[in-house]
Amino acid sequence: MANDNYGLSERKKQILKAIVEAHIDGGEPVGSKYILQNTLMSCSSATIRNEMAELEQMGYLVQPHTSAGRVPSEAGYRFYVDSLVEQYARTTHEVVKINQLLKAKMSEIDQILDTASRLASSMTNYTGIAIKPKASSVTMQKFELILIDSNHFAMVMITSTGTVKTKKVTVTSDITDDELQRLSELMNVLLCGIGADMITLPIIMEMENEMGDASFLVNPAVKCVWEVMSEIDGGQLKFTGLNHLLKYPEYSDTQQLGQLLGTLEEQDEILDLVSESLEDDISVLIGSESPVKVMNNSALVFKPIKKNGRTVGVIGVLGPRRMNYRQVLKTIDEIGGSIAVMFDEERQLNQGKIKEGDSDGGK
Amino acid sequence: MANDNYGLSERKKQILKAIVEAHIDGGEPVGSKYILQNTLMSCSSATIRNEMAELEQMGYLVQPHTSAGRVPSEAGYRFYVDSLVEQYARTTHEVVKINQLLKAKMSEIDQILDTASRLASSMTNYTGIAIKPKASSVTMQKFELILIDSNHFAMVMITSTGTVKTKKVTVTSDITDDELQRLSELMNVLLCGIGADMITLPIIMEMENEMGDASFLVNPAVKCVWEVMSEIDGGQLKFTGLNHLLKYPEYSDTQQLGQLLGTLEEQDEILDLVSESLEDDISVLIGSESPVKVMNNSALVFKPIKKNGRTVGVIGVLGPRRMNYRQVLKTIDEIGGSIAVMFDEERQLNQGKIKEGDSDGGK
DNA sequence: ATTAGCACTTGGGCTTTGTGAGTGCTAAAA
DNA sequence: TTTTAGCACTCACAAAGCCCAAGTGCTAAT
Repeated sequence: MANDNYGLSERKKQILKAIVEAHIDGGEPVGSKYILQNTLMSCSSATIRNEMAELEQMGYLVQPHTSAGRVPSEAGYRFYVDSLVEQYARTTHEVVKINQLLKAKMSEIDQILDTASRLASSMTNYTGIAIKPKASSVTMQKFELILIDSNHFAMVMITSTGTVKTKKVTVTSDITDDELQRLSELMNVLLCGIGADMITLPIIMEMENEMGDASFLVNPAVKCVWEVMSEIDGGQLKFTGLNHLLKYPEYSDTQQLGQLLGTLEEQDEILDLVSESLEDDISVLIGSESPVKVMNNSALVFKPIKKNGRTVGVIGVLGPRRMNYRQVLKTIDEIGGSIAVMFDEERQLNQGKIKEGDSDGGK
Repeated sequence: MANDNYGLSERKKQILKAIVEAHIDGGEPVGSKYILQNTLMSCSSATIRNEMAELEQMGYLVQPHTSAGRVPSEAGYRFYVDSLVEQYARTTHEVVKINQLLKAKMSEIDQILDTASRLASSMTNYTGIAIKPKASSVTMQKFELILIDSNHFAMVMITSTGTVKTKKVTVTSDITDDELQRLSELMNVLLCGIGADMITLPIIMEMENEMGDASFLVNPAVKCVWEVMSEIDGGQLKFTGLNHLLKYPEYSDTQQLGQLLGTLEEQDEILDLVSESLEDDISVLIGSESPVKVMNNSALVFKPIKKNGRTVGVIGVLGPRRMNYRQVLKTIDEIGGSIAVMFDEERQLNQGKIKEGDSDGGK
């Protein structure tokens, strides 16, 4: 993974890098002459041609057709990115801006992710993505039921991760505050701390028993809990700045673009894709490294957002394979970093509390 | 509005209709010969040509260039749609399917709209839209505060429309259940039934006064209420099935498509557009009838969703100007109808309750 | 090992030409 | 007066041909 030296001479590396970068902001095949002019190479175009021929043989470059310049192959990009990941340094001048924007909108994780993806999109000019990964095991921490009117009540659930979810429940018979209170207590005893798959018939029957006359409340309530749990488990995917894609000629093939958009809307494939290849730090997924055929000339850069060690979301960027990796990597890392800092501040706050409480001898 | 006879002879109408329909599913200019073959006209192509020339002069047809077939102009579509609106009949066989799908997902209005737009998109093969219009005046009906841990609490708000909103609030100092209870009571007294613009400094100061030691809770709480209120007021716009657009050649101009996507993501323009031209029943907005330049070769069909007389959302479809109006109108109407029925059932339920309660002499 | 020079390849942009669909008009038929 | 047949005319679009620039690979000289 961290192996950056594939046995390429320094000059080859230099040339490869130059080609990738040139192609990133031209979009067209790049020739030997161009490289000579735009880098400080101390050799002739012929030499570069020779090197390029070798690089092609090694699989890092591709010729669209004889007598065109070279284009980086997937392996070429991969090499470039890998060596880049170790290089790029966090530059701090933009961090302030990010922080401000994020703080203003901070609260629920959903919102943070959304803002972050928007931010990523506008800063990089590619399409931003925000993902809430499939969480395999949410449990409930606390229930609270609130009467709205005689046949509606609101159910507030606080999950193990601290997220708050609300649902409005409609029932056909009248309910009283008292009944609701009993149901609430019951749920807090029986349904807290267990996963969606643990809500079995015996539990439901016990609840109905306990509720006696008001047993008609149990079914809708439990169904609602179950819905919310699977909803949270489900994973979610959002895009921002789709229009950016259109700017790049690789997406001018309407046919293919349509397919891509379709895939994006399906969500599932992308979701799996990202969930699977999720590492601790920034990941770059180039072209057909992904099993999704449509993504062939695209690349996906993403980074998990962690909170107290748990991955609570993923933010990233989707763009053409020839995207400006340097900039994108930097941006995603910065945004991710800013969010981490935010979380950290919050945690320190909590820890401070706890310590304080400790030395005070408890509340 | 309901004037369907613009002084066109029966034959002209027939020809116009044939042209519109032919163009809808061909996408290309249609000529006199084609019409002759695909309709049961008892005249020659020459006659049709003459009629077409007249129709063109009257503004219903347009010639992309000399010696190409005719294409319906905006007015042509408008005529077609207007005469169609009075014709199309609700066919009921698909309604069942719609109902099932909607019922399964029914609960919050947001979800209903979302599902409806998805449904519209997949049934028509155009892009579905769901809009929550800007609601100028929400008020709160009830507050409930729930302690999560010593510096987080959840704030549950029930709005005047019955929607439930939740926010997690973080504060820097410790809070007790007792303090929270007091705050809750205070908010229920002071903040219920007033709009976002009525939350003024005097009120906040009074609250801080009443809370005494725990006045630090007031600011975050009020800010949170305010946020939710403006969020609800804001209006929202969601698209589904964008990929469908790509299927139609009018969107193959990448340049323009990009602009369109951009506009869609801005939301505001479209939101205003729809809000302004919102009538009680289905509306059709064709091309430059809208002030948004980008929409020139597009059309928007939408219908408000009402609940107890209030417009709570809009669903519709966005597609090329030459969309299949007959099908789209039918579909949107059906979906809208199904939702209305759902709401109605719910209302009848409530009314039944009330009556029952009445005859019982109240609880 | 590098370089200069040259012959060779090839896609894209340019004009040219041909073709077919479709029109408008006129004169004859109904 | 309305409809029809016939014909000349107009264009967009596709195919064909042509030229050019960019870029390569190879060879021979440095």
